[in-house]
Amino acid sequence: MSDLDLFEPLLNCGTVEELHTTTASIAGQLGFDHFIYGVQVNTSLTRPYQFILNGYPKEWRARYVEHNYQEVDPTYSHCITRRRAIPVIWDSRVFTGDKAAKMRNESKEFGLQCGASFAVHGGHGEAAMLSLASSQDTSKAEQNIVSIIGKSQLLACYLHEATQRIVLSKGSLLLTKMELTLREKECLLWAAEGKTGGEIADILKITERTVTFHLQNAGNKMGASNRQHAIARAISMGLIAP
Amino acid sequence: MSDLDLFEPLLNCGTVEELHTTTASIAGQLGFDHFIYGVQVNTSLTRPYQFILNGYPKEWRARYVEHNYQEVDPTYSHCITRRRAIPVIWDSRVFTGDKAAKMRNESKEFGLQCGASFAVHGGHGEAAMLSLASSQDTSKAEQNIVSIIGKSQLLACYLHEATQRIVLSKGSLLLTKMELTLREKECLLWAAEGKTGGEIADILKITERTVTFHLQNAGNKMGASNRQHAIARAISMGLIAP
DNA sequence: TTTTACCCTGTAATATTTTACAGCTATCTA
DNA sequence: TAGATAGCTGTAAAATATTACAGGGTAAAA
Repeated sequence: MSDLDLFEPLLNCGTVEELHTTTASIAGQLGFDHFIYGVQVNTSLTRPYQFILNGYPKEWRARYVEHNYQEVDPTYSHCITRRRAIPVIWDSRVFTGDKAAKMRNESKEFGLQCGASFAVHGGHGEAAMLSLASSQDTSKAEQNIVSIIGKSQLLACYLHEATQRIVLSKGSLLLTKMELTLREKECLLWAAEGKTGGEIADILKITERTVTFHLQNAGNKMGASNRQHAIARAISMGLIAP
Repeated sequence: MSDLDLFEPLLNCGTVEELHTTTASIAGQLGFDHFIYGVQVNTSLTRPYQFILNGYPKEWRARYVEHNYQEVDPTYSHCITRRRAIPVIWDSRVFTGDKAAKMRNESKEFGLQCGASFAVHGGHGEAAMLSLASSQDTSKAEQNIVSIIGKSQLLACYLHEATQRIVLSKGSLLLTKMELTLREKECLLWAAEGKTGGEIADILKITERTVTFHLQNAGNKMGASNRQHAIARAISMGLIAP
């Protein structure tokens, strides 16, 4: 069975439950006993949306949340906060600092003997991470992690892809038949580049009044309340592009 | 030699030249004769910044650029335009359509017999892809690609990480200096939602003056000339996600 | 021929943003 | 303790954007 066949089932999942069992199965085939996948989308920056697929022992997960370990977890800061692209293998050098070391030691009591964390960043600003752990405390288990680190990273990619389709696409912006005229797009594009109405007028060889007119029409079509809103929507919806 | 030792040299590169030779070496060890890595940052909508590390035959690269094949290349649209997270193996099913098939056939004349493309998306809105190709036209070469697809994906991650450090964090892009504070992001987000300074002030329970202050700081960090520009950049670069 | 879509322009009051000046507090780290 | 960073606030003039009124044209489709 090739690696691709291994991940294929993820692309066929339709529900969160399927996603969970399928991921658990694949992680198991790679030699991992536990997994946890989390994705964060900054829909609201004060309360970012988080989706978590938990394959960790419930007790440990509860403790993690209760003690707000996310704040001190170096794997979280590596993957999500700092948005690094490379994986991090759980190592004593990783868990530096008293709080992090304490957290790591506690996690071992719940069966997370060794493991690694993998980052995936989506093209729409979302940050995700997959942690895979083994309950075996042997050098053989550690060596296994290194030897299949590529497959593990790929699992993170496939899982993220599937999550995006099943979970994250719900709130996506609707690309309806919103059609902007040429002039509207031109004005929006220049406005998005920071040009003022007067400057756009000079560029397009029309009056400032007409620029206002086109931007107003574009805004109305998109339900925008002002120029900034119109620009934000146009970009988000992919209506203006080079 | 473990996989991690294989990629380690990438993290020690200091120049673009080192990056090139190191990547070529690793790709070679994986059995690939050619590679190309490209990253795109939407600092500006009209002129996105592109950095390319070319390990393809120069003649083919020149032809690709000349004929603007980027427009029809399904691997480009998969990785960059659609921002998928999973790799794509070059397959006749991938290169559908006359133009894409024609391009693919031409590429074979330049020694790109089989290969695959890997996407990496950074945490700052940049979209990157790595294509790896073999000049051997055998089923064995194709099987090799599948068997090392995990390592290849990992190479893409490490290469992107190194590029981010060496190229993207310098010059006018300043991705590292582009760290926005929580307040700056909050203000930008609400401004992008069409709120005025006064409205944002009410939402965040601060004065309108302070909202102006944060938006000004955010704009300066991103080199924006006004509020609209700041919003456009923040969205394009994935710094905020409305 | 009428309708429709797109494009263009004017005036003027009002609302909002930009800019330049200035100063405050709190926290963390070297 | 000093410095850096983040957050917060004030005033006031000047520049821009928004809004509501008004009007004009062309070209293609119904």
